[in-house]
Amino acid sequence: MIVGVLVEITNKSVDRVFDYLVPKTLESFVAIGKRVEVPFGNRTLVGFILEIKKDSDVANLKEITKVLDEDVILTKELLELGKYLKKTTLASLISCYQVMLPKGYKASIKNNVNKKYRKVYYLNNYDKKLTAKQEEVVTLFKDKKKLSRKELKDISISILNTLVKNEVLKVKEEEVYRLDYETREKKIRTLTSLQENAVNNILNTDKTVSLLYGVTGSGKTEVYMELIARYLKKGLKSIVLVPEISLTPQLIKRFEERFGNNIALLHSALLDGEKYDEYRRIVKGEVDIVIGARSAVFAPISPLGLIIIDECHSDSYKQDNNPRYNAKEVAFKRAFDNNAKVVLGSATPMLEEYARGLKNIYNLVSLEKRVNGKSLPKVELIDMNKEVGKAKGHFSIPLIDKINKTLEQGEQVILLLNRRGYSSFVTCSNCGETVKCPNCDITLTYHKSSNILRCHYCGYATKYDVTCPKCHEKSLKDLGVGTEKIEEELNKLFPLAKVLRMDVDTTSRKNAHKKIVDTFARGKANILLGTQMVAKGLDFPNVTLVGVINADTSLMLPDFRSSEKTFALLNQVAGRAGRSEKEGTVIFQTFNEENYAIRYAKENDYVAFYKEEMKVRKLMKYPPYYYLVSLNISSKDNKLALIEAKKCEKVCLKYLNKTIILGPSPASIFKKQNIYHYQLILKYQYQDNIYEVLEKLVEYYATINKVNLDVDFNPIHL
DNA sequence: AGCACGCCGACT
DNA sequence: GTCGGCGTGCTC
Repeated sequence: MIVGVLVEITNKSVDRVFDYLVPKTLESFVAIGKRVEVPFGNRTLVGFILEIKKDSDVANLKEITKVLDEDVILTKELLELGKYLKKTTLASLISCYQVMLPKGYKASIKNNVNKKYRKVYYLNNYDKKLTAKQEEVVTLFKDKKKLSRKELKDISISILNTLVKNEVLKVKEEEVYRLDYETREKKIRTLTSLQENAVNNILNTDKTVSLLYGVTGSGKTEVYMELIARYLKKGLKSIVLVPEISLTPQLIKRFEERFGNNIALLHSALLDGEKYDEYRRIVKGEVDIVIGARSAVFAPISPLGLIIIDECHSDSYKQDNNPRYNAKEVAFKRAFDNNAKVVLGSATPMLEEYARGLKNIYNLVSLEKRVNGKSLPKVELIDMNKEVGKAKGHFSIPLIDKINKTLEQGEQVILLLNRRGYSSFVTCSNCGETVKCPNCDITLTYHKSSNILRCHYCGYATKYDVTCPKCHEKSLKDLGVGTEKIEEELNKLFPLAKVLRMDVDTTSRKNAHKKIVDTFARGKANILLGTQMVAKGLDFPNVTLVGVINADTSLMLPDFRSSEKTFALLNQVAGRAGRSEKEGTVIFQTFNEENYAIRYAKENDYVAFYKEEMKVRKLMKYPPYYYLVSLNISSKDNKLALIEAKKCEKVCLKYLNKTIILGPSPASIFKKQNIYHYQLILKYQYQDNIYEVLEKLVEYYATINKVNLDVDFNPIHL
């Protein structure tokens, strides 16, 4: 017996099947989709069995040394999905398989994630006389078949050992899951008639994809849960995708209240071992619902009935390194193959999605009222140009007044500033030099609490010193603003208020995020200040004021989606106010009062924004009117990178005759970790051969060591 | 990816 | 002479 094995190395030159002999003793354990240990060159690797065959063209085959799995890891569907990913992203096949699996299930020789075992004791029939202590142990078994060591923790181990030796007890090692699954009381809320209609509409459509367009607070989560319950009744399982950032304890709690332990959670806050256990529950068919971020779309549940993608406009569904897949497209593919349905949910869908809704490619379902019957909170725009000289730090007088009033009423405030750190850059007031990362072409951000300048791209850090690295005058000044500086200003302006800061820097430790949210929810703080994280999925009834310090930050990014992103962010954060009985107020501070993204966000008018932005997209030949591909050509050698980028341009010009080709130009981050990047942008409406042509290019650069070509289909940002 | 192999310069 | 630089090629 011979097996074709795809080994763990992520390199184009070995991204193919290698044949191995299977020793007679292992033959019965071998199956397609299992992992095996194989000799490869002079080392030992792990790979997936992709083929089983009788003979091979290779003369001297080596033998596999171990079969690592009892159960198949790459199921038939996952094997197919991997091939689909390779075809649509042009990434290596092995990386496509690895990306679908949690750490403990990947092919990897250094894999320290494992099953956890626990000693479990069983009571045998016995006829021995027991000592008093032993008798005590036996009585503990009166209505239990087995007891774990934990349940017997008050009993000395030597007593147990003696009982085992005398065959009164039998001991076994049993697998356990690391997470506790306390059963909760189930709560089912009744749906409003609007929610009920949405559910029925989605169940009855013959379209594969439904777009649930629902304003913030309209109760999309209840609709999701009801849909899942209805599918469960039919014996069909569901996957729920949420952006990592909104995979909050609040959301999880609501699902657990409804479905108890019938859920597996896959998110980054879990330890490797915990994630492994959750995945194993899925593999064993012990759960009907999977909730997780992007990669949960690959969860091997069967039969699959429904995939829900919450906050479907979120860019987190696109993976930003290889394989650059989009979980939404994978969901469509899986739904199509399994005759299942996809529900996209958002208050601010991507333009592509809403356009397809209007064109009736997706079934468009609207939820336009909040469940509490309240209208959406009023938004007030503050023109910061008029506040110059009056404002205190970054706070306008009206915002300060509103915060004071809110605090006096014992209510809570959420403040958004979409930039972490203390200041966004450090400039010399003498020579004008801006301090940049030595490895990347990026300004360094000042973090005051640690007195460090940090590169947000590569993590480079250096001590902050007022001496300019160029002119050596002591005249460096920090400009721009981050959450850290706002926190400082808040403490000065509102000395009595307790402020919580939530950004990457305060939430990197495990459970830090949950702690902050809990503290705020319990009313132990008055103001929650943070980056985008405060905008998503949080539900605090006592929050009546939402303030955006600078509504323009995301507008200034050199990205064709910057308006869309600004609108979505402002809309979302505004939705955090007034979620219960109390009316909410929202304040946006801006220097661009006339900008349409900000104006329509103030009016909470998605449709008007959509129409306006569609005009821009049409004019500029951007999605949804055109497809985009971004080619990134990089090398340690700047000149070589440019030469090769021009070569790519020539190939595209020759073979892609219906495509607009822009560039090559230096990429948005020209130098990153000492590697130079050039970019080509392709825009097209119909270009049948684009995958073929680009695949050839990728294959060519796979053989060239010094240059790398990275292709990104339908990039989220340019 | 990693590692051997091999072909050039500069050291006890 | 030989130690070690890293460019090239191979792994069933």
